[in-house]
Amino acid sequence: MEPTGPPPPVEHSPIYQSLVGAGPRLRPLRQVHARMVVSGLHRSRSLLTKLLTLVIKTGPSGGAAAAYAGLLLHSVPNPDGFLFNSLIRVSSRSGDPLAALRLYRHMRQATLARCNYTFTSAVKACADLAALPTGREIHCHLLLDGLAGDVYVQTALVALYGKCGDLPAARAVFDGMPRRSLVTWNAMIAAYEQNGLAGEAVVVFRAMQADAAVEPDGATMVSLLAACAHLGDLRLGQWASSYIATKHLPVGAALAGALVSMYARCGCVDEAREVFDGLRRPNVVAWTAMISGYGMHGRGAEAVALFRMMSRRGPRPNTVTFVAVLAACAHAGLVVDGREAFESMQRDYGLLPREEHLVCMVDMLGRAGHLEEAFRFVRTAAAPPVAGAAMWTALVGACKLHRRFELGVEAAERLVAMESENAGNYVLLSNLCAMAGRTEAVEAARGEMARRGLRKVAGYSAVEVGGTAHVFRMGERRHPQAAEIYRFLEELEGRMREVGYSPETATVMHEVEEEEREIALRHHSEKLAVAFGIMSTAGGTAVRVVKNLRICGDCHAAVKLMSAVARREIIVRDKHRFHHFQGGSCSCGDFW
DNA sequence: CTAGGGTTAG
Repeated sequence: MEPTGPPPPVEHSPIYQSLVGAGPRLRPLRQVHARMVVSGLHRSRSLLTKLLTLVIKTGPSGGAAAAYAGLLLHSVPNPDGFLFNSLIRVSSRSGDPLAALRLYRHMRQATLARCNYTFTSAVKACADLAALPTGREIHCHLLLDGLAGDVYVQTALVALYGKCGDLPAARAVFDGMPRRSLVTWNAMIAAYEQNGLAGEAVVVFRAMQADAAVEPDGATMVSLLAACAHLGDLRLGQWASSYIATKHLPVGAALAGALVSMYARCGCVDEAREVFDGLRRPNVVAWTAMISGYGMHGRGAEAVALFRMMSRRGPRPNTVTFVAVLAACAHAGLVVDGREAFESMQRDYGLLPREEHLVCMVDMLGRAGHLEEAFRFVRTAAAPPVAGAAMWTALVGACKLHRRFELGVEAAERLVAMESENAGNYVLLSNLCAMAGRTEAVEAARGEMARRGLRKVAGYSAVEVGGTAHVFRMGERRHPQAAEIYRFLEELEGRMREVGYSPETATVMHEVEEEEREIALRHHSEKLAVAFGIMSTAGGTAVRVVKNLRICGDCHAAVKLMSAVARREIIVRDKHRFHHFQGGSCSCGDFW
């Protein structure tokens, strides 16, 4: 029988129908592929294309789909740009951004036409790799291809530069956009937030609210809540909370974690717990946020209890979880629990301790007064590849706390030797020398610092009252109401000491037996509550305080104070993250 | 027929 007319469309062939029937599922597709090979149809361009698009649709599957799709691509004669675009996308989605970039380069070599789809995926692959030079190169390519005006591409660029920490570049792309989508705004807000510029993130969010073309969604709220958490801005955090409720935004894992973290960091630990308890299956982030929330409010026992619960019937803890647990133990003096967690981390979870875990251990041992053990710990752990400067900084802090100034000088000298270009280390050393009464060494440290042309980076705290920022720099009292404010803070400290709270009592508490510890802690908390009761009347002046939590001598007290302030719905703004964390560049005592 | 944004620590 002679064929009449054009050949029947491939869509009617049984094997094509089998492909469609298989759907975007890898296994069935492979079976149909096998049949194609058997029946000699494995070179059919249209069938292969259909197969490939279906494989791409299967989404991430541990890279299997990407590998398979790559294989198929090579059997398609003259694959077109569309297939490449899809493949680049599926590669980066299945966690192989390097493969995505290889495909992108192959595409250029083969002079296949690139389009906006190509670049959004290629730029995203760079973002996933945090590959700034490659990202810049591709940015150049897309400029040459005349695709720099596409909103999708531009948004991907904002995200890329954000992820790589090049905020000026992110902002330049953002500012150059005549039209911005919801995702663009979200990318810009996230870029600031992820780089420690939470205040800027909020500023951009405000600008976004003025853009009638977009309406904030869940992703906006995730970044906004993170910013609130870092700023201690309970007010705005609560607003975001009710926005989520009003707009019926689905509370997925990311929003849940951000909410728990916001409440915890803003001082509403119990509120955070309520959110946490309302989650159907909290993920590792939510658990970690909750544990750290307890820890930063000195509720170490609850942090440890929650961690134990997590180990029994929660998701697998990760390295961040262990930082939270260890920091909680350090702040609450729970040395036994801290040691146990540190060992469990390696033994039960196969996680190698990173420098931050070691720092927590040193901090914990040091605060608890086990200085010799802390020194031993540092000497054994501080071998390459762990540099250990941060551990020595923690040791210096512990020596100061326990007034072991000679030992502190030793640690600070070590620190200076390790990081001789860090101005903060010289300041630390000279302070320690002064405390140890070694006047000539003070001069030597300052002289060496000057000789190297290093300048002291002044730490500062900022407070915000009614939308105005008030800045307090180390060693200066320029604020017009400085006298009043410092009098208030001194009074606060005095009252706290009066009811028994001081770094020293915290230290004594570390020494009590384990069974007594809980009682001691509870007692301790009651005293604190009294102290804060006093504050709540004195705080009528609505002073808004920010503590430098990282470097100050007594994080525990600072966080307690901060949370008390936050509970009174006072905005606490932590500008600390705007600055370089130069170990010890500002010492304790800026507020008390 | 394909594309861009999100959470946890110190």
